[in-house]
Amino acid sequence: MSAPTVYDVAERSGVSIATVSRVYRNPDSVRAETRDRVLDAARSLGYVPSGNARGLASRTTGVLGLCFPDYADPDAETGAEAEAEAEADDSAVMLYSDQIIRGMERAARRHGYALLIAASLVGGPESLVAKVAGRVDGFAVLAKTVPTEDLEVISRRLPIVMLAGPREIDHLDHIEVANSDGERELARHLIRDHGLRRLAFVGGERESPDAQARFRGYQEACREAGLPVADEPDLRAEMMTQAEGERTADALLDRAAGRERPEAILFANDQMAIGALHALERRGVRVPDDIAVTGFDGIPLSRIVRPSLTTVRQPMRRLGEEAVGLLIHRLADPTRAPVSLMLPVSVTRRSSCGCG
Amino acid sequence: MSAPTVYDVAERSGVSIATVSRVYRNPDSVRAETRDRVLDAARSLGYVPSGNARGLASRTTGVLGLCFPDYADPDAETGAEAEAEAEADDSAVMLYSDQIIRGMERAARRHGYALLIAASLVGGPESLVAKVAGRVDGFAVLAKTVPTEDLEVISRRLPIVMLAGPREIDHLDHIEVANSDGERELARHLIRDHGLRRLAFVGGERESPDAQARFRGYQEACREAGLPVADEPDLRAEMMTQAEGERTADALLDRAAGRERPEAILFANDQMAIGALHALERRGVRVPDDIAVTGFDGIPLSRIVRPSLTTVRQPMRRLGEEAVGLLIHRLADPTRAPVSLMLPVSVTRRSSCGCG
DNA sequence: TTGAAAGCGCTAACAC
DNA sequence: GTGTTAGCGCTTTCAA
Repeated sequence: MSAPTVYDVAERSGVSIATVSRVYRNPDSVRAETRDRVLDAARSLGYVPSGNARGLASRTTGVLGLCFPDYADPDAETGAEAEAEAEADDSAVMLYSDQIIRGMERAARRHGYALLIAASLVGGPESLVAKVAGRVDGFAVLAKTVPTEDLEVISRRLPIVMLAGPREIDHLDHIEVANSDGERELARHLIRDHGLRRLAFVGGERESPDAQARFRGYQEACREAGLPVADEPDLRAEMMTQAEGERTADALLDRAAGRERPEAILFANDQMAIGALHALERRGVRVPDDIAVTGFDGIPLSRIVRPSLTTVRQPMRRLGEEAVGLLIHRLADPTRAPVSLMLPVSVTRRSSCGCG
Repeated sequence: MSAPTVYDVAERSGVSIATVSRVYRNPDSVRAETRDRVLDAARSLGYVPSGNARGLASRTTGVLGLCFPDYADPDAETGAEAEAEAEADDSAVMLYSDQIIRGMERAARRHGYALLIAASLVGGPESLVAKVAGRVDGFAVLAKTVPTEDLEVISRRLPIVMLAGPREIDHLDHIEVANSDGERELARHLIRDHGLRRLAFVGGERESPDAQARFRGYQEACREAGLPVADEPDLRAEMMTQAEGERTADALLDRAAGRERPEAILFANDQMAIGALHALERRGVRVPDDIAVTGFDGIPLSRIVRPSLTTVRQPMRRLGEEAVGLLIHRLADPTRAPVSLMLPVSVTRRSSCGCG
């Protein structure tokens, strides 16, 4: 059963292949009667136009791409019970990219594009990135997922927009989120509105530009308020997961045993903050009465947990939408100057800091 | 800047185009020295292999697809503040497909495939579905997203697996979830273990096969227990959203005013149940003391809300993984008999029914 | 409105 | 290990 082609459809409907092609590309340019004949023939043959052939001939794909980090080991066992656990924590972890995917998918669809997604995977010339690059009209890359070197090469052939994280390649379009501003606002709120003075910050790995920017915002707020300015987070987590949040919260309290413990812990993201909430509840430390806790991201869970989490809301979905916008623009005008957007964030005051 | 091709790379590195091709397809079949020359040339030219050309020549794409329903109007305004609201409710709504996407993406990656996703969109010959179909080696379709007629045609040219929902086309691979069994177990639990006898069921639209199957499970449990068997849900929601859950919960209580109200309300999904929790709290009706509430799906929020929600956990991510498995199998053996899987679900007992 | 012919950039046999 | 040569199935001029 080798797939029918334009030739088969043309023959069966008594027209030329050019006409068959027109029917799919621009139906109105074909007489209605002819068109119906072609469509009938196509249906009865089970004809599906080859995207590859179309793409090759027209030099476009109608597809946009997204490369995001590989959060979880794809080879991990997915045992029956193991899954329940895994899904629970990890669903929070991945919400971030889920939202971006969703935003991109929608915006892409609005422009008539489909979305090709692939988590990054190191590899030779045949890496997934290369595959994606060859199959799309342009794509977005989350920070730290593709070697800069590869992006350099690929970006010479098609539009790439870099998402979240510092601008690594300055001739590329780029979108980031006001991490530093957001954390500064948040810390200011804690200091000014709640009068807290002993703050602690739990960061992420040193390579996480987001976590670093948030820490800088925290530093600025401390400096402004005349509080001691740490030059390193009080603690760093490798994974920024709930589990790590629990661990770091425990560590922080243990460390403070006997001395005055912090009045607030600012976590570099929501997942950790939520993990910390569990740890604190377990230890009988009341939030926000005994200690305030804040996160960053504004994932849906943050408003559901008890106490609800004060956080900084990132417009993740909008990130995806803007990414598509930039790609579409650049596709239309490849010569325009590189654009760099900084998306605003907003502090969401809830119970865990003593508001709401 | 017309993109460089194998010819350019071949010329620049002094080899034939076949060798260039080999370097990307099967690096080990080329002498290391030659390979490096080719790779260098490619890098300096900014060469990216054309997925279209490769696909056309090799008759494969290395991409799997997923078509899912269009939950939200892509043309909807995404105003600054509007988004916060939208994201809140809708993040719950879409978790379902998010999980499937995630499961598919992972499994696909494990097999060296990328994933092309597109929400369904009605349209002429140029519908998104057609686009997807032409660009993948096989794809999965969520129930009710693509006209059966289209699937008939397309399935003659490439593997399709249908997800969730009854098997509409019997020569296709198909995966469903044990909706009926799950709801029956859940209702049994309420009846037997908690001794409840006045139950109410809130369903979804008549066209939702999942909601219907769940209702059937509910009916069976009633029948078994000698309780009155309704032949229609007590109430139906059009959207199965939190908002509808609130509305239906209110309606149910209003309707029962003066008479005995139900001892338990079983909702056809978690979102509605969670909405109902809000409504009940607002009205001062205690859950589970005054009334038990249950959902279906096992979305992450279900264990976070207070009281935590008793529900039936669907293995959504596994659905995605199994879908990839079926596609891979069928790709390897197109002649094998159609497979139909029924994924088991499990009742998760939590606070909202009086457990945990 | 429709047809004829020339590629699009690659892979796959098959030679060497 | 490497080169030659046909296509893969479509879109795109250019004519008619």
